[in-house]
Amino acid sequence: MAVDKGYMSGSSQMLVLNLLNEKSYYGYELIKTLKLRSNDVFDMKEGTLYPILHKLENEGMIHSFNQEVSGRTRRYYAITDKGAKVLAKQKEEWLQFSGAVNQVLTFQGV
Amino acid sequence: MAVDKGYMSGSSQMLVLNLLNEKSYYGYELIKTLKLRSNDVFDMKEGTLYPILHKLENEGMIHSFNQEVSGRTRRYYAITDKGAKVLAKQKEEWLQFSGAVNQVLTFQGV
DNA sequence: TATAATACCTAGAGTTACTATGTATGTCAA
DNA sequence: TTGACATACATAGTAACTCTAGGTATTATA
Repeated sequence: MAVDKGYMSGSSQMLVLNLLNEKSYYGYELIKTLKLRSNDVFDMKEGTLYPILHKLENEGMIHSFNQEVSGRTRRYYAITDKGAKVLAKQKEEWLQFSGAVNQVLTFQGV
Repeated sequence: MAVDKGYMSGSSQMLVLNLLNEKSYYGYELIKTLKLRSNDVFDMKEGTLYPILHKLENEGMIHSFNQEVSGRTRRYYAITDKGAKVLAKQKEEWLQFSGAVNQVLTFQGV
């Protein structure tokens, strides 16, 4: 992680769900895509991602299926309706939170 | 907290330091000011704030002094040069992190 | 005078991300 | 063909952080 890991807290789930909202991804692909799209700011570890995926699946936010690709079995994850709804809410919360931080940081005068 | 506590992680220190970069505050005042300036998005608990203040003081980022105000002793905290430098760095990291999140969230096409 | 607000503090629980480690397969260069 | 690296999934244990819950005490207000 290029930034302090503390910042990641709470956002990881949202970022994963957001990618899965586009299309199905397998775990390793999620990590690579996050890194690419964030210009190397995010470098999520496998020890972080897989527990998140399992938790999201347990909660019915995503579902998974195996697929054979060039002789290798990959486990793909796809978002559910419930997951899409939760994602929308998390995005709202993120905007509210980041807006509040910026408001405190840039506060001038009374 | 109006937003999920996960989001707060890592930002609390920065927010506290940022307020102390303006003037000296006492603990209770920091909580009230954060709440006010964030339009109630932040409602930091005392069990969160005081450990942060003690940690920051241990690390030499802030220093404290008692002051008698209307018959009541308040403990004020002031930022140090070291604290100001760390704050500047944390703000940079925040911008990088929040920018990366927004980049992932608003990504369109390849 | 009772209640709320102010003001400080700590212990313990829960959540989350990380490091470290294990397993196994595919690809590519020497 | 063999060794190194990337790919791919997974778990256990650690560290960091915030919260809840509790304690103590003073001041303001109804």
